[in-house]
Amino acid sequence: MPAKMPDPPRPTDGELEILTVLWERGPSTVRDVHEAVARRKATQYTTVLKLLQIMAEKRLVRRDERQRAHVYEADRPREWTQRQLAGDLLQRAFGGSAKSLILGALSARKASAKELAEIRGLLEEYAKGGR
Amino acid sequence: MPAKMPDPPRPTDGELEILTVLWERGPSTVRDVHEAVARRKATQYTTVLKLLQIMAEKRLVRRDERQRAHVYEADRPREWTQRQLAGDLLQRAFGGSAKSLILGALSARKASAKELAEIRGLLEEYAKGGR
DNA sequence: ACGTTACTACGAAGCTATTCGTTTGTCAAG
DNA sequence: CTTGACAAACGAATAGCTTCGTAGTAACGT
Repeated sequence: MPAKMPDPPRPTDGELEILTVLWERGPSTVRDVHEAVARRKATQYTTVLKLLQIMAEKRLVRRDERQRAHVYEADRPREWTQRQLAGDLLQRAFGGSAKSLILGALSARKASAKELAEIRGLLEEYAKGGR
Repeated sequence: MPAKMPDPPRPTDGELEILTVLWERGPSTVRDVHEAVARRKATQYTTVLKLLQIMAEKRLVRRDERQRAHVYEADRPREWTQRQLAGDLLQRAFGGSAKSLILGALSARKASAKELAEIRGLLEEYAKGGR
């Protein structure tokens, strides 16, 4: 039975960028991650490497060292981390009011009619299933 | 005509706690802020003072020095900052998908039936007025 | 076998955030 | 005028984040 690990800490901005790559690509080498990151932002290879090493220490990613080029993978699925981040901001900046957070999100970036419809569908689900 | 200031930077965790106090209390002295903060978390007076001074440099707060005990006030209204923070997280962690952010927020902290109803009302408004 | 390439590991520098002790200044009460 | 209370300012220590150069090492082609 594996030891129960505490939740990993909230990722920093740089770490989150890397996690995004890993979520999209799945298990990846440093080179893979670096290529994806460098497309958005001038960055040295070793910078990405170092970040991934730190993230492994923090348990944000897992590392497979069986190949010479180590393979990194996000330790938590995207949805889990997104839930943490949303919940964290909800508490820190919105006093726990989901309504305020949603209002903030919508006013920050106008959603399309299509997206609004999807969101309303989502709430239907919640009102029903959530009891 | 006042010079146009660039937007203030994203507040850190500690800064956000102080902003929360200022939003609730309105213009306050360091002593006021310290008392409010210390209720939640053991903190020295000078720590709060220093943070407020840094926040003034960053333009997160304005300072009125006319009294011996300077009076600090949030530079931006709560809603403005909340919109920034929500938009920032939306981009950084949710790829701009408001739907995902809302899903994250709701799964992080179950909303009450009453709150869900309010949120649905909010979406009504948006679907209608937003056009 | 040997040089070149592709990795990881290490360490350090620069910056920001956080915390708090100490100093300095102001004001008012005695 | 001296003292005590209260305030801002300053400086320093620590920790975390970010970046990258350099060194070491394994594998690969010829």
